[in-house]
Amino acid sequence: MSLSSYRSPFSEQTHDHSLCIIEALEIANKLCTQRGARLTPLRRQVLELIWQSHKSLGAYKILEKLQNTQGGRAAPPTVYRALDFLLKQGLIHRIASLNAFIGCLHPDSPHVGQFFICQTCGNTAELEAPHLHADLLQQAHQLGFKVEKSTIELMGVCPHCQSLVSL
Amino acid sequence: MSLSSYRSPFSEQTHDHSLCIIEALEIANKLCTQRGARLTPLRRQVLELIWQSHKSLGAYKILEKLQNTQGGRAAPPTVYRALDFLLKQGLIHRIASLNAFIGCLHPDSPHVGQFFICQTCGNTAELEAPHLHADLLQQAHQLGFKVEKSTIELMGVCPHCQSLVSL
DNA sequence: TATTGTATGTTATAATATACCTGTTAATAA
DNA sequence: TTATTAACAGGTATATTATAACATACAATA
Repeated sequence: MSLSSYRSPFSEQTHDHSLCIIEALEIANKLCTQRGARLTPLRRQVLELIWQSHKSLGAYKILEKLQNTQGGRAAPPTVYRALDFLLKQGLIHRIASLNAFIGCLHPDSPHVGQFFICQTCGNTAELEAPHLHADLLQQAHQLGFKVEKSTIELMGVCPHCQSLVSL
Repeated sequence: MSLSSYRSPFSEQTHDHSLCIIEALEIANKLCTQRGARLTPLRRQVLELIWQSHKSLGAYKILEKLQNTQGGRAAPPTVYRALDFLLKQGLIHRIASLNAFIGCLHPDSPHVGQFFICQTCGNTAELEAPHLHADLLQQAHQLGFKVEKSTIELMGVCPHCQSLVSL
């Protein structure tokens, strides 16, 4: 169970993003049901807002969007609580270098998020690179270090934006 | 030219940290001279504060320490400007997941910072793992992604703190 | 020493995040 | 059904991190 309709955030023109959103929400529903976690309307709405694109979204942008649909009633803690829940359930990741949040592509399997973030368009691809993580863990092992959480974020320029620059 | 007296931040008991500080400042001096960059007293002082330990230090902690020695005159931009300079010169790194700063172990060679950060004691080891970075770049290449900056931060428990827990 | 660019000082404010307290809702037990 | 409890959400204030904007001082060099 993971996001099959997802192709690449770096070819936004060529994938039907509404499918990403629908799938992400369906998976979220299923996982929360399985786990006895409550995907309340608010939490679901925040998840949906985050999934509007493959760009990461700041907490205050989310707040703004919430207020636009709710009549100005939400406050920062409302957003952060929903984000905390979604993070705990593995439904989103936090991008530390941007203080922003992004939907997780395979929330069902515990994993390490590795991100390629385009500085130009903001689109962000989550990678699965188990051998890379294995390398890191091996390095850690050599140091005697017990890894509990990893942050791997590569900033750069996506292929699409590179092609635009060269025009 | 790199920090030879440095052994491991995870064995703080067994290394003479004053040597780390002295070396770091010497190297900073040399590099700045070579490059025609001005390591002013303020910038030097900030670098020295950061090098007080192998733990990363937040901007406002630095500010506080500056004020203690300057008579309360420094303001946030003072610190951030010094930090910007030190970052540009590669003399320090920013730890994105902690919003904090740490001295660089080999500021003379451009490289990618990879950090092991102990959640218990705060000590942080910078790794050189070129093949790991090469892996990442290869992945990026496959995606057609041009990497410009990378953030690799592993949170966990250092060997020293693990041994304490097991007592 | 006049000029110019770099560095610093100063004030205000933006942007991100959390503490704390209060009320509401949902699930379960009596 | 109602009472009880725990999870959830609202709301206010405030902490923490970072930058904008403008003024002044200093240093290099022409």
